[in-house]
Order: sequence, then structure tokens, then C-alpha cells
Amino acid sequence: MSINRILKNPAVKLTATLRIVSEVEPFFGPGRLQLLENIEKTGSINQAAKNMNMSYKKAWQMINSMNSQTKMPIILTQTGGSSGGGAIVSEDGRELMHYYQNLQERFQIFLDQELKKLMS
Amino acid sequence: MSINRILKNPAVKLTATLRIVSEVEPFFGPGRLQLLENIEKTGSINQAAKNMNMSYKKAWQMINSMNSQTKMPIILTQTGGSSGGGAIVSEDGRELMHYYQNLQERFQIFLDQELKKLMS
DNA sequence: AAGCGTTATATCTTTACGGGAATAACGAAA
DNA sequence: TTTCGTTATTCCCGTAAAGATATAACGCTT
Repeated sequence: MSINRILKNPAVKLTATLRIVSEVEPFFGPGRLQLLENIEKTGSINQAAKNMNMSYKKAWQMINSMNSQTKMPIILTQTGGSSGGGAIVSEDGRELMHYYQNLQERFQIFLDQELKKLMS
Repeated sequence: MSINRILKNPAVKLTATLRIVSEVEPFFGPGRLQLLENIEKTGSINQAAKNMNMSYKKAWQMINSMNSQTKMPIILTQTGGSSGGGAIVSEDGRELMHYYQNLQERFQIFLDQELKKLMS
């Protein structure tokens, strides 16, 4: 459709934010993916939150929201211990991450094709 | 991937919100589409905003954002006159709406396929 | 026992955003 | 020239979201 004819600045992107949602609350999306990625890296909710400039409170709320919607927890936590405690991503959590990442990649290919058409 | 094995409540949706964005500000998305649709119906920013429970201020900001990013306005406005004034969607605006609607439909087909796979 | 860093949770404070009010300008119609 | 409903714009305030703070519990290590 040639968006260049319309826009002053043609440097434009086409984005899609994917979400898995129930009727009442979000279940999974880009923010929660990033949080899980950081928990995998750091082994701690606290460290993960700091890495992405998020308050511990918000990170915990996201985790609580996910865990309360699943039969088995997405994030397994432990209080106390040699390192003070920590958190890891469960097997179901990893599966969910991989599914979402794969879905996102395939969407991105679609989007790239569409953007080409849109610009030409 | 059988999300039913993971979730307590399997009544879940897969959504994608599409946006055309520049580096600094959004250009077009679902909210702006709905606003244009309501302006087409009512011929007025004021009425359109009321229809969708939006303040006039926010509606005007959205319109101003769009118009300032395009060579020709997306929304043409008139102050004064027999009816007090009004607003219409420009030809470029209609083209943009149709493009976005079509893109969204094609994405929805994709999403529906993915959701089937996700549930099975 | 004491110390440590974490999770878990409540409460208080602050900030950011949106709504609404107020106002001016506009132009046709009565 | 008065009225009317709209666009256009600024300003103030309330509220909801986010952040900061405080505290307890936990379990390994020393």
C-alpha cells in the first residue's frame, strides 16, 4: 500500500505483541518471558528484577499470577539456604518459554514480509 | 505443545496487537482504528470519543499524533459552521484503515491456527 | 547461636496519567 | 448580533499504579 507516500518519516516498524490471556488476567507475554529469562540467568527473583529495572514487588506479582494459573508452578522458589534462597524456572516454565519464543519468531517472519510489502 | 496439561483453566486465548510505530511514538494501532471508525460514523471527534468512553482530550491527542506524522492529515477538521463543526477521515486515512483491517484479519487466521495447535 | 541473602508480605509514599473543567475561536443560522 | 455545537488548548485535581520501606521467616554456613 506504499506507506511512504503517506508518512513524513518512512522509518517505521511493524510490531506485534503476542499474549496468552485468560478471561480475567494475562497469563504470558513479552514481559513475563523476559523475567523468566533473567531468572534463568541469575537464579534469583531479586537479581532478575534488578537486571531489568523492575521492582521486586512487581516481579513477584507476575510470578504469583503465573503460578496461580498453572497446576504446577512455573517458578520454583526456595527461602533460606547457603545462598539465602533462590528461584528456578520449572520444566513446564521452560517449555512455555520455548513455545512462546518459537511462536514469536514465526510471527516476526510474517511481519518482516508484510513490512516489505508495506514499504514498496 | 498442549497447554491444557499446564493450565488449571484451559479457557485461554491467543492475542496479537498489531502496531505501526516510529522510533519515538506510536503511529497506528487498534485504539486509533476504533477512533477513526467512530469518527466515520459520527462525523465528530466529540461524539466519537463519547461513543467509545474516551475523553475528548485523549481522542484529540491521538489524532494530533497521527496528523503530525503524515504529510497530509488523516483527520480533516472544521470549526464553526451550521453544526458547530466536525471531522472526517481523509482518503489517506481510509486507505490506512483498510490496510490495517486487512492485515489484522490475516493475522487472526494465523492466530486461530496456532491456538488450535496449542490446545491439541 | 549469629549472620547472611533470599523469598514473602503488608503498608506507606510518591509519581504519572487521565479526566474534567474552563476558555477561546470559529462560522453558519436564526 | 445572538445562539449553538464543535474544535483547540490549558490547567488543576483525583486516583490508580508503581516504588520504597519495613519486617518476618527461612535454612545453610561459620
